[in-house]
Amino acid sequence: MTTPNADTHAAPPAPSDFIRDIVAADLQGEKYVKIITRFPPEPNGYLHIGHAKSICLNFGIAREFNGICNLRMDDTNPTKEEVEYVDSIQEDVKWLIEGWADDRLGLKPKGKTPEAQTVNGKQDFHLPAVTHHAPRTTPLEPFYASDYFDQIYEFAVQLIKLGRAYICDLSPKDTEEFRGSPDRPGKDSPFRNRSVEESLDLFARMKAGEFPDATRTLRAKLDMASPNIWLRDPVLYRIRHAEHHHTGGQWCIYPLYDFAHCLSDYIEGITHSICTLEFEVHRPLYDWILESLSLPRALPHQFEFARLNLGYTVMSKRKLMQLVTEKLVTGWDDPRMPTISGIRRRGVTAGALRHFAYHIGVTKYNGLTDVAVLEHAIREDLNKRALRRLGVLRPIKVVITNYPEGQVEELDAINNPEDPSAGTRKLPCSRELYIEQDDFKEVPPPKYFRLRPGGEVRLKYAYIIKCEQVVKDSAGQITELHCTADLDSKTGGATSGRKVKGTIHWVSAAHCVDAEVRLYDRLFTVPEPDAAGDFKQFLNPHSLEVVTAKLEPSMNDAKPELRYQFERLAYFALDKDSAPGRLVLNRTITLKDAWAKEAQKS
RNA sequence: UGCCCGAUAGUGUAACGGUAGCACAACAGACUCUGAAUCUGUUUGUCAUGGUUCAAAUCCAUGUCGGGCAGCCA
Repeated sequence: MTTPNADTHAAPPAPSDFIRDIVAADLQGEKYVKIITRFPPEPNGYLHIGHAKSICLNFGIAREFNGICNLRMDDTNPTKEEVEYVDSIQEDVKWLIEGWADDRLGLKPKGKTPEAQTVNGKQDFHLPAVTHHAPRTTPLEPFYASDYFDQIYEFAVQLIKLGRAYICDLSPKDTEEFRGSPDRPGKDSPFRNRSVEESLDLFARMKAGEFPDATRTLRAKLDMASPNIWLRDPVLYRIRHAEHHHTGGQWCIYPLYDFAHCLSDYIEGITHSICTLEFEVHRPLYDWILESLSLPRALPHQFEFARLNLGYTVMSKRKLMQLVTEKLVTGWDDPRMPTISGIRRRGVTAGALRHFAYHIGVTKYNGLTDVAVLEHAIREDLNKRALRRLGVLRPIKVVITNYPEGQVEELDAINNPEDPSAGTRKLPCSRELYIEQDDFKEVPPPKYFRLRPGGEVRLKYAYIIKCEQVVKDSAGQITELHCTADLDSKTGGATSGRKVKGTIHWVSAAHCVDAEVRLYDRLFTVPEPDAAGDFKQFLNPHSLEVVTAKLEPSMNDAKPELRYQFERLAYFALDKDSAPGRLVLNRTITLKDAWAKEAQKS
């Protein structure tokens, strides 16, 4: 048995997509000598499965082309970002790439900021990555866009000197007004032709904290009549007297995404800056800023792909945040959440997530991925690695009347038919057992081949039993079943070859252990909860059901790093709420259930 | 009614001017001491109309439909 995070499967054939084609061509054409991508989340929430797609793309490219992928906090908005998110992001990325691309992870020595250097007579700033294999004396940390505030400020000053940026005194409302609309050109700001000297002075005073929030901005000087909104003198810097999670009270002006991102990419030596489709219209601005500064090193280029949309869930951080703050789920890592931490807690392995990412591909088409693809990837992975166990979720007692009272047998059970090296274990059997309520029907529906009055069924690894009597209480509820066993039919016994259509799971009443089992289902009842109206009205009221299950005694040794399949039911993993003597298990995903489908037909 | 991007079975994705393939889903069957897994088979597709070409999913034109863009968010 390998740990869940190890990539036990042969690595899938290197996928091909339009971005990898570009990277390959750029390498072939010697446009770059080393490929450097980056994963740049904003620490304003937890990472979700959509980020997982991006991580797999960026780190996947790094590992396939012998490059590096930098982890960078895109933290230019102090009012929305928190260290809790910085920490969770690091944990989630680490978990997802471990054993797969962790040697491609680009970090930097703790506290290090870009070095000023002169290249070809030009001023330059550079902060190359180190990977965790490199010899080092200081600990490593992710990159932070906020570590470049000094350099970004310098670049802004250069832009002003070039006459390509100016300080604008328009209010936020007027700025919006002057911008026009997609089908109506904007108007020049009255401050557009302010002198370089005045802008320089004002910018320095903005930095010095002389002006209140939102009273002035630094703007690029492009074209207020551009059909592309983002070229209508976009704001580059704003005033925000706010504490920043990483730079503290050092700054009161903060660069905006468009200005900070391209420069951060450049400073780190990124070659391929891969982002989602909505940034496509920003690309001309990305290029304009970098080209305006006549920088001495090779410039990064931006490429866009379609973000992941997955059925029966929501993906926006805003909505996920809402679920958390309104306590509709227990937290960001609630096993029903599409967050990486939630998915992990649910019991899904990193390998399964990576295979999912591999299967969905990378394109510019904005579609909706069927959850069945995710579910298939999870089952495929868990089928190979999960230890088989017998466990009864909703017990009904069975007494084997012809089984000697007080006798206990230890039966051999196979741990994983997909992996003989997983070995076997002992399973205690005795006179009184529990079976699943679903496995007995007093009035069986058509094609039902489990236990019924007078009918026979095999107990997995044990005997063939026959239901002789249904015992009910005064209310007519079934309390137990009295059965007789064919005592020669035990696995390996004289009549063990007898054909009985059904085989069911069971546990010995005297030996089983109780466990809290959390049965998770889809969080939403419709494929597109956020298509129209309030997504919360589609919350699945049955997304969590908690039962006290009866498990075979070997589950006392359950380990958090292992995965379990309760035969005929589902895959499970230990929850972090478990403690010695208290088993708490999460249902990761059910087994496919052909009977449920059949039963639904009638 | 501005600009940008996209469109291939139900869903997602490949084919890079030369036989439309794959995965998931669905359906049918085989096997089964897990109604799982595995195996076999089946159904279903190039948005439309023109053009270029011996040959078009692919190139061109026009249209249709879908997505994105008007934060001092990212």
